[in-house]
Amino acid sequence: MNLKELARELGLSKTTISRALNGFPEVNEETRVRVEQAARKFGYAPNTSARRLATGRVGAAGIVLPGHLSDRYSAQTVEYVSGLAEGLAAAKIDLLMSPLLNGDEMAIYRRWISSKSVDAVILTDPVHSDPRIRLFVEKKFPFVLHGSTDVDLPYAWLDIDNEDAYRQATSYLLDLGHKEIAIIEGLAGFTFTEDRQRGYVETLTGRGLEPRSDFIVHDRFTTEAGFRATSRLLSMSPRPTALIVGSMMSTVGVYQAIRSNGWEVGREVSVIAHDDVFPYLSATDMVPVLTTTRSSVRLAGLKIAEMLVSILDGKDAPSLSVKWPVELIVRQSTAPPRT
Amino acid sequence: MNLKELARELGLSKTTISRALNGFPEVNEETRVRVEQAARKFGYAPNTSARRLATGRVGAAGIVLPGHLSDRYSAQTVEYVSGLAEGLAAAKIDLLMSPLLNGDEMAIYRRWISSKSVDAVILTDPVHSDPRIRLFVEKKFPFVLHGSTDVDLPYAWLDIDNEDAYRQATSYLLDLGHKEIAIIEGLAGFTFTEDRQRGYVETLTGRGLEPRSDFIVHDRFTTEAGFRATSRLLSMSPRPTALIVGSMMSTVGVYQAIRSNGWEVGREVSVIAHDDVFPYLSATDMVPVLTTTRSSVRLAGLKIAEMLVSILDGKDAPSLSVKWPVELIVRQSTAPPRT
DNA sequence: CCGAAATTTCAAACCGGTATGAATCTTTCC
DNA sequence: GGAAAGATTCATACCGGTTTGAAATTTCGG
Repeated sequence: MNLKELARELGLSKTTISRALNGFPEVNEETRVRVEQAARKFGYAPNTSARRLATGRVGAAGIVLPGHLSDRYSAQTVEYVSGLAEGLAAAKIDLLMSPLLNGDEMAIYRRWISSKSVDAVILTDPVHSDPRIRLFVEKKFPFVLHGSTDVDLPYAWLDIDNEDAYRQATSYLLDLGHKEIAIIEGLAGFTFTEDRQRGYVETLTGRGLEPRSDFIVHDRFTTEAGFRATSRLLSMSPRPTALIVGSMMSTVGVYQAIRSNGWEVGREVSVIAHDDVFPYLSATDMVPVLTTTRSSVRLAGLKIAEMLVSILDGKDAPSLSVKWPVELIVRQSTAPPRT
Repeated sequence: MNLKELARELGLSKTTISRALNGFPEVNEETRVRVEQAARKFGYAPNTSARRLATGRVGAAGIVLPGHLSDRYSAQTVEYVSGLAEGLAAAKIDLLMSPLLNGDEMAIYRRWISSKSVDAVILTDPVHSDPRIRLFVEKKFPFVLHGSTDVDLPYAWLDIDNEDAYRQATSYLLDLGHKEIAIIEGLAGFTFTEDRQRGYVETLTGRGLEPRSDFIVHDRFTTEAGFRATSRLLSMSPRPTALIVGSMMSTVGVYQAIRSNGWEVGREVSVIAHDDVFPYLSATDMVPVLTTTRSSVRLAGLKIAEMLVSILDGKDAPSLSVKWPVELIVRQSTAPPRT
């Protein structure tokens, strides 16, 4: 059932039907009711492609799924994406995903732009002077960045205060008396990794301590990497008495490694992790319950969706940018170092 | 830059350009080269909406993201979805996701069908006599089901042999000498849950043992649920000496609970888990390394994408259906019960 | 009761591609 | 040399909506 058929059925013109269903004011109330009933009766819904072509609005936002390589988000992607999808759905915007098959991320974006496949895109995991930003700014194509960069162009972004999170975590451990603190962080190159590292390093130097480069680990956020890094760190001497871990997934491996060393978390080794808040892996189910810096990645997705909708509504993009604070939640995986 | 402009630029008709770019045989090779060069030079890509409208093919498959409630897949969804997306991308098909906001999943499908928003859909997590199947079969709308049902209609599905997986796991534990075996499974109602439970129950009764209903736990696949269930089970008397756990996420909680009880996995309590194979949470990083029934959910997604493409190419859907075997991989979390 | 204004409806153009059948240009062959 | 066959190209009709500007109808004031 298409518009023309429905029009014939009702003895009205396509125009009137279209307006009736789209809530235009210039249509008789009685007619509108009649049209709506008929539409429901015949199960009519406007053809998406046709409407898109006519309006020039696609009603979809695109996101490129990080491939196997950069799996920073693999564990948290669901949460993030479903936050995004939820926020976009509220504005009747679909979420189109494209996997990164052979590494040509820029090519995907270029195609999306020139073929008008999406109205806007969402970028994640920026690196320093991320080339994607320039592309979209130059093409004047709407987008929001999850994270932040040092690119000197006007655009919209949302980031959490990674630097401050690590400053808080490091300070807290120092206050407990720890001197040997290691961090198990994400892959080098990403700004979030560097922001966190800066928070850690500057807090140490601010207290007159010299950061040790072998106490800084960069790896993927997997249980395996967490396990491996921890095993290695604990075999050093002097060994770290406290660890700051960049993700909950790594932390599962960290806990296992500490235990397999015959030690106990919160006694021989203190642990603070950054928690993106997953429904399926909670800091309070760890034994002992885990001290975290917490920030919900789902809420970030939701907020980014709202920002995108604002931008599509014509709001000024750069002025929407925000940096969210992160809170340190002290639980039982942290304690003064044992002497 | 659109087709008409490019045509004027080249002094050719729209038809010729369209055919040149789409690889039709009746266009002069020299012309084709010229067109392709111009298209590249001007960055021309056909407008997606227009092409969709003209061809009647959308080039997108839809999937409804399970909401907060049914989070069976939350941890594995990324893997599954990126497998899907990868398989579909190979056939230039986009993946459109819609979150389940207020529970009207059927309404989303109905709208997709009548508005031709997608060419096909992917269904997951079926329940008994799942109403979605009938909808799509009746509307003759292409789809593939991940899982299986007892609906007596012809359609395409892919499932893993859950029943056999649990039969293998149960048998193995019985062979080791365990008599008190509990299972920590997914939410009741889903066929995968019931298939697994059947494999477990029938194996027990086949060996002359009476299944205990209080040794069968149904809950969400989260560390929290795993932790809670295990704590409760271990406080019973007689307590189970072995656990079969439905997901890796739950298993993280299970391990924690066993440890917080002062016990050791693979000594006081044996554990077998079903592993969907996540890059970020591996059975071999658990301490002790975890015995599993293994089946990659990413590969399942990939295969389902291929099935969908075949169906869109006109292949007979029902004949594509497959049930994948599951292999038991014995590691160190299982041992004879201690007497 | 008539003309003007307001309300409601309509025919046709348009969005930007693809597909059809005809038109034009080449080549082949008797 | 000219007709037939083959190779290219083209004008035009779609696809199914939205939008514009005009037409038809109703309402209202004097």
